[in-house]
Amino acid sequence: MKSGRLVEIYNRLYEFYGPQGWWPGKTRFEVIVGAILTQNTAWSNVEKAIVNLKKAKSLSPKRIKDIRYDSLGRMIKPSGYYNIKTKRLKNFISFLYSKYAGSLDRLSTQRADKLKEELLHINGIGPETCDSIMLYAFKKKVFVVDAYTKRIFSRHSLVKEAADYHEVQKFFMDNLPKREKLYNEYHALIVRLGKEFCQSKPNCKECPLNKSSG
DNA sequence: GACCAGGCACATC
DNA sequence: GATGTGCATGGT
Repeated sequence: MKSGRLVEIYNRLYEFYGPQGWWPGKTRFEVIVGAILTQNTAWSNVEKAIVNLKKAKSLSPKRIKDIRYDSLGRMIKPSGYYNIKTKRLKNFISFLYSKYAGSLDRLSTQRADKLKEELLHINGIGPETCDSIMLYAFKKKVFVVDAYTKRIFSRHSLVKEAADYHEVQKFFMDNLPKREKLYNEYHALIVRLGKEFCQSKPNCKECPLNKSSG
């Protein structure tokens, strides 16, 4: 399906909301931690966990490596699922130390396809978390698909409701210019739109995608 | 009190 | 290969 619609929708969202300045995290490591903690979780809860980690000066690979499971669990508790997320953070760190001596700089020199393969082999990192890390921590050209993307674009009949992650991703990447900055902004705009119009109080009349242009 | 959030792994059929 | 379920907190 060829679709200039995707560019059109992007332009409309960008005009409506402006740049989103993603990812909401300063360092590369903070992006990675946030990507894991935000799995099926509201970002406001993730922020509390990140604040706890920062207060304890624990937002670094070495500190996460050395910290005890129970104490890491206490710090990230506000982000929910804290037992499995503790394991997932530790899993990423074990990978980073066993293959890259704990260095994100070394990891960042990997080619995109190799990076993707390795991230997906880490227990607790699935397609979305992997692609979020690739795009927002390592600036690789991959389009991130999430629940909002599927919901919004299937509602507008651009993707099938039952389409899986890779189908949706392929649709976007086949029909958009392959630019990291565009992928970055588009996903952020979709999340912004989803939060405001597809959550507790959907108001489709006010949605920028439904307003007539002009 | 019910329902949901920027998923993922695992069990079961 | 498809479908169901556990994981947990905090906001509406």
